[in-house]
Amino acid sequence: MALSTKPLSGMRQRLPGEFRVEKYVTDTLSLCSVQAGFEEYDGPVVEPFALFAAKSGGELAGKQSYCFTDRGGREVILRPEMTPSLARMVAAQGELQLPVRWYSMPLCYRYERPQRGRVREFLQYNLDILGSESLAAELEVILVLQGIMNLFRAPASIYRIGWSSRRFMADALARCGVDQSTRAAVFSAIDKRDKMKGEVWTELLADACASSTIADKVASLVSAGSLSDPWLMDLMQGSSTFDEIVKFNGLLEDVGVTSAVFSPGVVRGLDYYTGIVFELVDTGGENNRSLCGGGRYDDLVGLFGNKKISGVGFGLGVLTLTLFLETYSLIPDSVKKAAPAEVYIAVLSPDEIASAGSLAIFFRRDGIRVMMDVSGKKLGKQYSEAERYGISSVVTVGPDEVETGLYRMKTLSDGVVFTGSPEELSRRLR
RNA sequence: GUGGGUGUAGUUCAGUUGGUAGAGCCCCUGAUUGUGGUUCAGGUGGUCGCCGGUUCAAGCCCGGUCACCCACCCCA
Repeated sequence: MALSTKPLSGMRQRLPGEFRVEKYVTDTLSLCSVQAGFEEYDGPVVEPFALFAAKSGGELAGKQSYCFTDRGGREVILRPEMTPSLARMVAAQGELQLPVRWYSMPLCYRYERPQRGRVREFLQYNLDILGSESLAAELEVILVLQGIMNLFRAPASIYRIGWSSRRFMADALARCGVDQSTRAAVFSAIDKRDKMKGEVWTELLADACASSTIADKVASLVSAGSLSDPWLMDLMQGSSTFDEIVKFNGLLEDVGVTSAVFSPGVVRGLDYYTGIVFELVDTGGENNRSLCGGGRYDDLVGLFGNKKISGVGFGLGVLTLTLFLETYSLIPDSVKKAAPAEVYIAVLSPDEIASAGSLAIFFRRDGIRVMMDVSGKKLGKQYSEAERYGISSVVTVGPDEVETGLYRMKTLSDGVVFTGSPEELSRRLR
């Protein structure tokens, strides 16, 4: 019985053309990180199940995970996200100079049904600062995020960075009369607002609040468009959590990050966020999921001992970002159609293979990317091969060339033929 | 886990009330035996997802099953 030609559902497999696009995206992300002084790290793909059970959130660690018992009887999991591993790595380093600014491009795994922008094995770019409690850390990571969008030439009109604060929302909800016991349900209801019709959502919210008067207040809170809203200022009088988001809003304005807007409806799913939270969404509606989610987590590093180290960072889906970029034609043609070489060496007959190889070595030493024919087909087919690859020049090696040391190089775009020694050809190619 | 859609050549798809399987593109060969693109002539390639049922006869009808896609849940 023949084996299936398909990979397991949702697992990555990249043909060169697809891989080139993904590489362009990840290279750009790395560049933005490095420009902001972030250093790359990596962690294990297989982790103890308990690492995620504690703080990641019920579904992520439970239903949506690849977990199994290994041969030593340990409950293990293929990491569904990176941040807990990062927290452990930082907690384990006794002499680490804080704060640290690290980034990573891990493969992560979630067992869910694949759909557009959601697969089971995916790259998730992560960028974090640990060991700083200053709002400057939040600002810095959002600046990197903004820098990423700028480098991809995404105009501000097609995306938005919505942000809020868990601390603030907990405080504000309490002031609205939401009981602590129903807070989680209310958060969950708030999170769903944009996905539902108005009346349905109102009903859901009233359900979660167990009171329509409280629900009305929560609805007003979530729809507050600005921090200077009189109703909001009245509600939050004397609140330090409100002061914090006003201060952060001021920082964003002063730096000129106009794509970041205060959005009380932003809650984020992961349980470990405690302070500022944010997400980046496509405003065009073509990709209705968030491309990126992040925030501050105060208690994650503390899980590994007595150290209290606060962190702030975000995860960004390479696949979701790529779909976003493709939707708006932001992947350059030069990436999509990149040729694998500058020159193709056509070999007339098996007698010239060694000479062609020597010529290839010569060009490669000069830093020129050279593809030597290995098909053994007729000369015309070799030219077609070069054409298919998008290679711009073809040098033919036959008995005449080997004897005289002069080679003919044809530029495929205009058909012009140049004849010369390897040195002359090389100079022309550079 | 829930709901909807689609499975026919490498690929994109057509296929009439059930009557022996089709097109474009791609690929291969030649015209052009040392030079690509355009053109022309020819050619390869399908257990119609799989299993069963109805029928003289099934790509088409019925039942089941699997796979993929989309949406929900959740999230990158």
